[in-house]
Amino acid sequence: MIKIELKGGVVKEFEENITPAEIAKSIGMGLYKSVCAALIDGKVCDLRTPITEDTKVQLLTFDDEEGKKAFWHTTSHILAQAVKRLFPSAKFAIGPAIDNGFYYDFDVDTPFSAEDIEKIEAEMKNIVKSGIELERFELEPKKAIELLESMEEPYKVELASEHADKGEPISFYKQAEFTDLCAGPHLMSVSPVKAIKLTNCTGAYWRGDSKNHQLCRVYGISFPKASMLEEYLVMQEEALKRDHNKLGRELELFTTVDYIGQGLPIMLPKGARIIQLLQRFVEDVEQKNGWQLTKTPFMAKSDLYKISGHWGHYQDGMFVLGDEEKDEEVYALRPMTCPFQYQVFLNRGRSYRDLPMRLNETSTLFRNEASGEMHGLIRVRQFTISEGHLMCTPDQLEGEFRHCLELAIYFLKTLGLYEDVSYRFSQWDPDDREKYIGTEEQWDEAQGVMKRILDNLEIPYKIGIGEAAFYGPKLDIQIKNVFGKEDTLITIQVDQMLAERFGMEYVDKDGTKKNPYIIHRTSIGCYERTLALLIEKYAGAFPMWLAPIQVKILPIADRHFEYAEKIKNALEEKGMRVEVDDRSEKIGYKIREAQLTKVPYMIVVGDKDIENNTVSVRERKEGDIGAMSLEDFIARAVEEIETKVIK
RNA sequence: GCUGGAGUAGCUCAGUCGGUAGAGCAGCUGAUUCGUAAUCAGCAGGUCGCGUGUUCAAGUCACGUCUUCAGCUCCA
Repeated sequence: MIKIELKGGVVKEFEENITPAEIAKSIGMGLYKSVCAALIDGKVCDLRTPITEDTKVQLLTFDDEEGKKAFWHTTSHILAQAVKRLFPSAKFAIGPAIDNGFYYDFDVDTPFSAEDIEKIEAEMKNIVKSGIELERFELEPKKAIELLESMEEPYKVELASEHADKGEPISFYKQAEFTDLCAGPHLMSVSPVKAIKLTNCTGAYWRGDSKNHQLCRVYGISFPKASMLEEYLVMQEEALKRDHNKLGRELELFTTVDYIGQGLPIMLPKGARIIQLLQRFVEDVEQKNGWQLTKTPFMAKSDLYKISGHWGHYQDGMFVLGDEEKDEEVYALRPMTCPFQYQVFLNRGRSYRDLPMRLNETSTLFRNEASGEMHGLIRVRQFTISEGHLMCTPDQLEGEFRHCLELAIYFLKTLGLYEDVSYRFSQWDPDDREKYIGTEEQWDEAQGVMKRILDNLEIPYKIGIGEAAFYGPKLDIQIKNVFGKEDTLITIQVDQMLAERFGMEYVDKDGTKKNPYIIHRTSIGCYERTLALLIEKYAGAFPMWLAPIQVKILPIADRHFEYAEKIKNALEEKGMRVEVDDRSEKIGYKIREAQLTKVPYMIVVGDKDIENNTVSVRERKEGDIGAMSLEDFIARAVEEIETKVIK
């Protein structure tokens, strides 16, 4: 007998080799039916894992993150089984659970059509109805590879071969006629997968490498209850209504023009206003925090980029003007500000007394992104970033890094995005040396310094191998858009290579010359992308301090225009952005239109207001909040603007 | 760049088998002067993304190209 500690510290005795599935059954059939996986001594395990010693077991259901993953992973096997039945020649690659569902990659002659997907989904539902039990078995690596070869699954053979060296047995899962190489964990049977929806079918490269063959990836999601799927689909639909690319155009913040080109949005007056407000705010705060503004050129001769390494490592991403073969001088638009801002440091000899030197710039950059990569305002070819470079001594590095991070967090909090971000420590990939400059020792040192800083600051980060810049590791502050796709909003990077390349030195206290550490950082990221995320965050209803129009005055009849103008002037005197709707329309119509533009405040004025010397205020979310004196409204509005309150 | 969608009025969309393009909203004009989410009537609006081809005839078929959406790769 062994002792197993269950939920709530309850300890029960079981026969040796009992499995989590059997434990669940012993507690109740309801739990047995809903259990998806188990944590044994804190490790995620399959329900069929025999337990051999006293330990802690936590049973995971669909409500647990890892339970969901097992549920979705099993659904991906059902998908594969259905595909095998309908398209016997399909070859199978991988089919994991992801944050929001699952996918499976297939090698097929022609990608699945919408009709194919419908048929596959119908077959999946048949499989679920049949209630097939899943069986797990293990084979020695050699036998495993033989089996996969006999199944004519070249991708699976490749995967199994990589595991073979470890000498561990390789696990498979079998459900009726379908067997798949898989580490698990999985459900006991297909039955609990009551609601399935295949959501998308796209191309995806084998092993994520664009040099490899492109496979057909089918995405889907599943739930134990039909109502949960419905709820999910409604939520998705709601989320897509916030899509900045749609809303931003509807609210007349930006547009694009075919013959201008991809990734080159036109900021319309309202969008340009918001960006202007953000820029002024950022530049002012940076100035207060000891940053010195610079203005550097948008382009340079190729010579500059050869020193920085961009020419060798980033040329595909640059807009190059001229041809090295033919022209005496070749220029390129800048993809990054670094080598330009370094010239400020290099302007004269520097000593430790000049450090830290914090240089910021509202910097327009140009990157020749591949045509399929552009997306609304999130991924564009010309963008303006709150860029900055900070030169410091080794003992200033941690404090200055903290300063940069705190500044970024201050901006995130002010904009209301702080709760939505996650951190990624982006490191180099030692197996992909061509992508990076510097030696292994330099990378180890830079990453070691950065790790120490992050750990000291207790930043909860994920590690991203191969995500570093070509010159150094980064702390990327990540955010997801309405589609769940993650992008970098803010980045803070430690660089000890470019200073050497550019001959940047300072004279230290002891009279010796040293290369400074450089921190590359942005405080709020690039304005286009940040605006995109703000549109999605607020569904276009911006905090008042950022609203392009803050107050809309709605006179009830033409005879109230004069009073409306008077109020407008009073508000404008306080620096507010105000419009009067002086069309001969009914008040309901004017309110509807004002609401649709998401203006924070509407002021309705009519006979009563003139008589009582008041304004009738309507807030965009609360609705009519009644009549008040103009002074009271101004006090309320000014307070909201100055404190940058987010409603 | 790759895979798969899409492109018809400013916007949302309809357009059957290839037979000279249609609605709602927005716009303009007029009437209405109204108290918290759509007043009524009229008018105007289109080289069907662009190009080439097939055809007596192309929004519709074929090819090319541009833009755009999702995903992959890439990335602030």
